[in-house]
Amino acid sequence: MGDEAWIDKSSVIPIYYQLAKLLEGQIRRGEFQPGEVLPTEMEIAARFEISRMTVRRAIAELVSAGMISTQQGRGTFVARPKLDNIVFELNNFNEEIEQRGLQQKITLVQADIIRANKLLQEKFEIVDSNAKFLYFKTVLSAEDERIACENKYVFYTKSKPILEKELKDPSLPEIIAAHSDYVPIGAKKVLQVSITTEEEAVILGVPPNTPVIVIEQTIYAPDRKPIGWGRSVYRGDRYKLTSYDGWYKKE
Amino acid sequence: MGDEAWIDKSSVIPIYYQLAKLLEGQIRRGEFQPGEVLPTEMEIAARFEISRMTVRRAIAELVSAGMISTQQGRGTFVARPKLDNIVFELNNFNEEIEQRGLQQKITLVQADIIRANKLLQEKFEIVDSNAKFLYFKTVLSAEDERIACENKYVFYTKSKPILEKELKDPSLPEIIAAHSDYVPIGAKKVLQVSITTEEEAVILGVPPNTPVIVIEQTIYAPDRKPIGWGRSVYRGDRYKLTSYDGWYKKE
DNA sequence: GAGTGGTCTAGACCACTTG
DNA sequence: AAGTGGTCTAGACCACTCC
Repeated sequence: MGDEAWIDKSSVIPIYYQLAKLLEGQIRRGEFQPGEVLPTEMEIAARFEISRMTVRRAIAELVSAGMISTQQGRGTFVARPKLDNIVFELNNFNEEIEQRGLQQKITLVQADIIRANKLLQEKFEIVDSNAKFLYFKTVLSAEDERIACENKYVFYTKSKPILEKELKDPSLPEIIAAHSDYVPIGAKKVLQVSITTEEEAVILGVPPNTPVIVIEQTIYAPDRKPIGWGRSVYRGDRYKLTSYDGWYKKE
Repeated sequence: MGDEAWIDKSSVIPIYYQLAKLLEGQIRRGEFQPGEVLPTEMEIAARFEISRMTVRRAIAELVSAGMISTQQGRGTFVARPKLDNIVFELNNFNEEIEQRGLQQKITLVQADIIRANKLLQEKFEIVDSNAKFLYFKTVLSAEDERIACENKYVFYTKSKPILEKELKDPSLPEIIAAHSDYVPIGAKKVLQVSITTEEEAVILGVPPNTPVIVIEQTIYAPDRKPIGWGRSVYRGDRYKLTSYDGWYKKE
């Protein structure tokens, strides 16, 4: 009742945003406990002298943030954080190292145009053994230590020159956009654990049978045909995936 | 101009939803290419004889789906799918097996109340060596093969009886909700690659030095104090994480 | 039947981009 | 200056829940 919290209608900050942050703060501070019901939309609208649609916009923000949930005919409730699901997200695995402030280097070992072999025929779901592919082999280093190696193949339809920029950090979707007539529209990635092959052990400079993270990725065109495939091997003792869930502040 | 597509205003399906699906289909079919501009909100509203706010609601759906983006003063554009970031999501790692239709069994090896040791003092950021913890040790099997083992610790504040349900599948957040006065509000998970310890090799019935996936998770209370910690070891040759990105149909 | 959230409208003003 | 998306309003009707 005697709350002090208010909203500045003349501010450049949208009202719905102010209200969302206000409610978020109240929930974080425990003024509303998980499972409790929030004031009705009409009450909030009257309380702050704003339109109900604006209140709904603020509520929608918190719903999509997973902090509250609505039930038609019943009310709006503070949610319990769902902590069971794990979400590992890495915007470009390689950038992780950079963000840690380490010196990173990408070395292009090989860049060729090759014909289909048995592996590529399988991965690209084709039978034509004359199909051509762009092939990139790179090694990633951090602090003068080799920590990952990558092999990437792109279905080759355009005869465009290879740009220097691509040699520096050949991201599969980027190469495809430049060297294929297809629009990349989907990706499948599989993370597995393995131990190094002999070749990989030599490249990474580690003993045989060292545990590694293997990520295979396939890029698909709108017709679901694979247009790019890659296999990346990361030293298991140098990489880890971290995931934060729940109501942590994101700022 | 001469499009046939229309919207059924008398349908029980909301107009904004119909419109969103309609636009989504047009984008998927390539009638609007990535980078192209969509009709303005006013045009769409006039075309379907609906309110601009309803159009905006439909557009908001597609924006949050990552299919389009808006720019104030410029227009609404078809987005290019972002395929560079990898998102591995697993709603309860253990359920994965079930969904594959395999016979799964969770065996509770040990359930105790224990005092803090050095490991727990570190993980729970405490110095009090008298603090008590609930301890669960479980082994997961599929098709009569042991594939994972888990150790879970919960800060013990309530003296509630342990329910049978918890013994079946002791999910860390669930145990905490039942046996602690804290409300779990955040979680941190770290995925790493390793090879089995001697003990783990025996438990899982694999040769020494088998590659495994190790996931450590910490559950936090609102005051950022750890209230639960667990370490799960999964056989590397039986688990993999798969991630789908882009504009795949989700239905 | 009263109260809740869900949808939709018609119109207003604004901030921003472009010519 | 014209056109775009961004915000906000006041009111309406609906589907649903609960008493």
